[in-house]
This record gives sequence, structure tokens and C-alpha cells, in this order.
Amino acid sequence: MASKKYIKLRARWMRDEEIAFGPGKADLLAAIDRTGSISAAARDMGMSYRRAWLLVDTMNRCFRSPLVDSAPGGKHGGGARLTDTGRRVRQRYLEMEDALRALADEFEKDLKKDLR
Amino acid sequence: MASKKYIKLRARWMRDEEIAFGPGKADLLAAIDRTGSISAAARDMGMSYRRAWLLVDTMNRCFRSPLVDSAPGGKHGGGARLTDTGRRVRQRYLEMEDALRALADEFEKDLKKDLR
DNA sequence: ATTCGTTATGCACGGCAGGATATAGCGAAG
DNA sequence: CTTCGCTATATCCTGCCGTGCATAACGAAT
Repeated sequence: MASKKYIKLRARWMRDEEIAFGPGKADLLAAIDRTGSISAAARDMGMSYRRAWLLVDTMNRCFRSPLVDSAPGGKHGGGARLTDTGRRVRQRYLEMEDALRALADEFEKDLKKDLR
Repeated sequence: MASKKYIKLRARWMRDEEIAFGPGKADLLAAIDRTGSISAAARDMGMSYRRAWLLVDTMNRCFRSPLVDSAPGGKHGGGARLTDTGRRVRQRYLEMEDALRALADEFEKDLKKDLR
């Protein structure tokens, strides 16, 4: 079969019109956890610092307690770390994603019958 | 509670890099079924005819058998109708959407604890 | 034959999300 | 006290998606 058929799934946790959490933010949290800073995480993911900072800002504003705490100061000074809330929320989100993915996969069989 | 918290879900059936089917296309099919033409459906949904036509074109190319068949000629001449495949595929998609929605809703409870 | 409302297609314009860039302030290490 | 890399923020720029508009051919009804 030459063509790839699959279901692309996206789940976003909304707060009013803002995207409180989603796949991009989950990845970003992982990168921050890995690198220890917003800017290094952004570089790592090939996204602009601006965008990464905006994502973090939105998350922190949307949740009762911040998911990332950050401090200015370079090299061995500041940086950014995931809070416990951040880790827990991300975990929860991934669990939801997995559950949805598993369910969606059940429908792929029918799908492939009709899709070219 | 002043702020609205909810999960926004989107599922797309992909064929390679093209979107074979999704929420917008499902709505469009309904509108075509209702109005009997692509252009009337587009007007009805407040979208451009061009976009509606592109959506139909993509659908028809991605599936083994077309979801919409259309004929030129105005007023009482041409127009567009859903094929049986079109109706069935849309139905299947809606069922999948409902199942995913129901599952996602189970996660909303946890979500609201943390969201502001 | 004329009219009307389609299908089908191309092209130019506009809005906007995100990238690039600039600047200021900070904190620890050397 | 200098340097380095970070946070935080503003401004400009650009690429892309979709709308709007124009055109041509068509088919049924009048």
C-alpha cells in the first residue's frame, strides 16, 4: 500500500478561549524538564523563544498553580523548572491522549476499507 | 464559575498529508445534503465557495468512491448530492466523534480541579 | 434564445499566527 | 566587577491560508 492512512488526533484543554494545555505544551514541558530552561528548550525544539515563553505564560495563567517556575539570571543562575503540578498535569494529559488514541485506533480498520 | 473549561477535540482522517475527512467536511456534507448544491452549502455555512469546493475535491480524491457527486447547470439543472458512501462515511465519523467525546468527558472532572 | 444558478478554476489581496530581532535587567560564577 | 546565559517584553517582518472576485462552460426552465 503506497498511501499512509491514519487518524490525526488533537485534544486541547481550554479555559475560555485560551488553550490551557495541548500536545505542543506537553512537549515543551518535557523539553524544559530536560534542559532546565525555557530558551534551551525552545532551541531544542526548533521554535522561537517568543513562542515558548508565550506557551509557558498561558499555561501558568490558566492553572490555579503554575506549571513552570522560572527565575532570571544566566548560566548557573536562573532557568526554569517544572513544578509538581506541572509534572502531574502533563502526566494526566498523556494518559488521556493514550486513551483517546487507543479508542481512535479501533476505528481505523473501518476507515481503511473506504480510504484510497 | 466565570471561566468556561472544556476539552476541544479534533479528529482527522488522513491520507498521506491530505485531510481526507474531519469535522468541517462532516458539516459541509450535511449542508450539501440539506441544500442540494456546493455553493448553497457554502453560503449557508458562511464559507467561500472556493474553500467548499476544495474540501469536496479532497474528499472525493481521497476515498475509493466519491462522497459527493456534482453536475454543472443552474437552478433546476445541476447541483450536488451525497452518495451512499458519503452518507455512510459521515455517519461513521460522527460515531467516532461521539465515542471520543464521551471518553474525553471522563477526564474533564480531574481537569477542572487544576484549571483556574 | 435568454436567463438563472450551478460547477470548475485561477489569481490577487488581507489577516494573522509565529519567527526574527532588539533591548533591558538579573543572578551566579570566575 | 566582568562575563555569560537566562527571563521578560516590544516591535517589525514574513509566509501561509482563506476570502473575494473574475471567468468560462453548462443545463434546465421559461
